[in-house]
Amino acid sequence: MTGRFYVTTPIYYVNGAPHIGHAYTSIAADIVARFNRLAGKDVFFLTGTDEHGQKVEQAAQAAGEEPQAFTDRISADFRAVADAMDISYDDFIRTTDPRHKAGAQALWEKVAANGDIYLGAYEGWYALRDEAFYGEDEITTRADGTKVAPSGAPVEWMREPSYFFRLSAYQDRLLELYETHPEFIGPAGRRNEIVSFVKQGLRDLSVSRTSFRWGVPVPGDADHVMYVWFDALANYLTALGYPDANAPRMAFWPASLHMVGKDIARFHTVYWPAFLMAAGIDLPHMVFSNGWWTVEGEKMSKSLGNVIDPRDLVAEFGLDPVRFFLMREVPFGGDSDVSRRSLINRMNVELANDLGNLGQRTLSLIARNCGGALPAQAARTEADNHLLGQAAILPDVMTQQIGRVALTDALEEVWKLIRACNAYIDHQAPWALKKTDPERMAAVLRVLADALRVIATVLQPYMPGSMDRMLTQLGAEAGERSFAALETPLPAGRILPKPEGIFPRFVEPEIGDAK
RNA sequence: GGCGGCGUAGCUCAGCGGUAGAGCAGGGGAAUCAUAAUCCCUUGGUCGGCGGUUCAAAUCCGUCCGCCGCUACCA
Repeated sequence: MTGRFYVTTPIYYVNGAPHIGHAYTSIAADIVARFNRLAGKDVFFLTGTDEHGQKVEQAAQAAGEEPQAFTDRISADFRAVADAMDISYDDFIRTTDPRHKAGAQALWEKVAANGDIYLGAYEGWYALRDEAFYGEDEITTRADGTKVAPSGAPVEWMREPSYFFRLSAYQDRLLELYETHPEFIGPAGRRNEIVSFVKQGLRDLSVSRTSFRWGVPVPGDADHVMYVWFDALANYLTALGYPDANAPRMAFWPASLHMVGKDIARFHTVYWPAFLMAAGIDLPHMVFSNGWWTVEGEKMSKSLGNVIDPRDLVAEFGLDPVRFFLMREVPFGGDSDVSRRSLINRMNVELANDLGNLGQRTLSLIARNCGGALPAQAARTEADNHLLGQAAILPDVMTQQIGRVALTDALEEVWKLIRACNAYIDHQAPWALKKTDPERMAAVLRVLADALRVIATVLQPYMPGSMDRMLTQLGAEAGERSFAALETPLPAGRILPKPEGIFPRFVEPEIGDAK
């Protein structure tokens, strides 16, 4: 069951510093990428940064830097976070890359050639002071009749020449897409919102600006630069070498999965497929949007000063516990809260107690009673078969769940097996068999080692570093860690390294005041 | 305002027509291989309120209350 799999994160806007939300989306995409590699797929995993627009231009100015120098710096910071979180991306695209600019322009020309881009005028309430347009609902009228933006800046009705994309022409085709491919938008709740949005009727979309220069020039009209979405969304194609149909990476198109934050779900499920239809390009298979994180019950915001840099969490708790926590805490797709208490609790209960301790007790029994070598498989009891049967179907069960991006549910399946292993070892009591029936003891420990191997194998995408260590301790060599390799038992007698704890309990360094 | 979702044990949630479930937290017990970890048993809910359909409703319908999401150019 091989094949290609192309998964993307959003390209992150370099307007602000990377925070836990960015890391969350990237980790989710990383898990899907790693899981598909384990399943034998040829995977291409893309991440990157979105670097154009007026806000960046202004932020650079505020920082006293040239836009390019500014974006170089912030983009590098996003890349550093991706590396710190062990995101296994194959390429990092920047919208300031020459390859991207050329590709975005090619896409524009293709859509224009199809007759879906025309010159018009963008109108709206404009605040000169903010250099920004505001929506009707954001404008308040003062007692003296003047209209002002939320910032308090006076606004006036402005017209700016702009190219438009004929989005209105795609309403029916988009609805048909949602109808015939319900899996295109995930999770399901998000799909309902998008469908009702499109049913309300679509207006043409302004896709260029003349009010700032920091962007991709519109082909054939140097007065305009592309406005955010046409530029940004194109990255998923330009990274593959578009418009060169013969570029080796183009074989990965169409994308299997665009992982996005819920704030940009609409752009990926309405604008993007419409652009692609206009360009005669195949559509991605799925756009899955995740929710927001709150911190200790409060919304993350600069003004509250509670914005979390994921690197700080990693520094204190370690990378894999953080990756695990973010995927485990709540059903993927919804909003959730990160708090010290919940993080430490997950870490100690599920990683240290359930999984870490299971590995440690099993491996130290083998080390002490089996000469430190992997025991042979032996005749199995009903209990053995039950446990191993549960383990054997785990990769398939998880494949189903990862396929619908049910990343939390997939983890729950693993933990069912871990709990079953803890019950099994207690009921079998190999430490007692040691005196009464050493052969059976060895058989029991081998059953546990085999179950643990499955557990560690399927958890690799979630916790690559820790599971690498666990597999090493279980005697699984580099070529013995894929789903396919699970078909072949490890040879009996293989010498195992000395067991070492993988998930230490987290103890608060100091007694702090609760809450 | 319109559309949609949610409201089930102290907490986070699953169940979505047939005598209320899981994990965590709480209580009791067992064991002692292990990271004082584990295992077994257990307390606990009139499934938001009120009506209706049905032999039977967390589960379907109506209504009310309370939260939340979406409602286009803001990532």
